[in-house]
Amino acid sequence: MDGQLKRGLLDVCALAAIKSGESYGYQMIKDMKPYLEMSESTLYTILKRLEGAEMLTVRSAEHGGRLRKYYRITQKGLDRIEEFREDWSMILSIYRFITREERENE
Amino acid sequence: MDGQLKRGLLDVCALAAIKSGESYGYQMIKDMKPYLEMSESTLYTILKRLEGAEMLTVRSAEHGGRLRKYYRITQKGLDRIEEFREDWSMILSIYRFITREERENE
DNA sequence: ATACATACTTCGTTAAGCGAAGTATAACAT
DNA sequence: ATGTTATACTTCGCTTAACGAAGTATGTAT
Repeated sequence: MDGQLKRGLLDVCALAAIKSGESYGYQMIKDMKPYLEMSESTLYTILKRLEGAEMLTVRSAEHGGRLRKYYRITQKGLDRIEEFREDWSMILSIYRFITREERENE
Repeated sequence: MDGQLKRGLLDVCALAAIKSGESYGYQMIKDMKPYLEMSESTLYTILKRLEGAEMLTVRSAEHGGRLRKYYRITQKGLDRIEEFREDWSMILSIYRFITREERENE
């Protein structure tokens, strides 16, 4: 798939991966994989950004000797998903513009 | 609308603006405006890139004392639009992932 | 005379994805 | 015992890209 096209979906996708309950980076990547693949460096960058935007909160916890950072979505994060949903009709109209058929003879 | 989300559509949108016949930058911006707004500097950057990728060709012509550069889509450009159309189902699946509803009680 | 529309260009900043390599532990296979 | 794979997060640096701002230049309307 076109890399560019994914760009605008990464943030919201990461939020979507924790909207049903807290999770951690490694798990999120696996959960999103069937839909959208993203490298670790990308995800952790995004998580940092989303934390700064207060769309999620983080807590660190030890799990089997290894560190894990659990991410939980906030109201602002949920709002962001809702905003995405609202933008969707505009995306659809762009889609129709791009794929519209011109009748050659009429 | 979220700026990020537009990003991946800009290229293909520019191609779509000339798929039914050649056009020029200023006109393209007006044609796309109802669907997607893009600044001049952005469009001309994109047109340059698409030219480099051989997705369109350019010819310069004078029009009322002013320069105009007319852009015409190539087969590669049409292929790019087709590719976008094919990517769409993947976009839809990401959309469903993001907006999926979890049943709280079942 | 002034302002606005047309039409394209160039510069510099900023954001962002991502590969690569690193750190560190646990589990599993040979 | 040893090597490989999976887990889990971090940091660096490259590259692509959008876009505001300002510039150049002409035609038209007020």
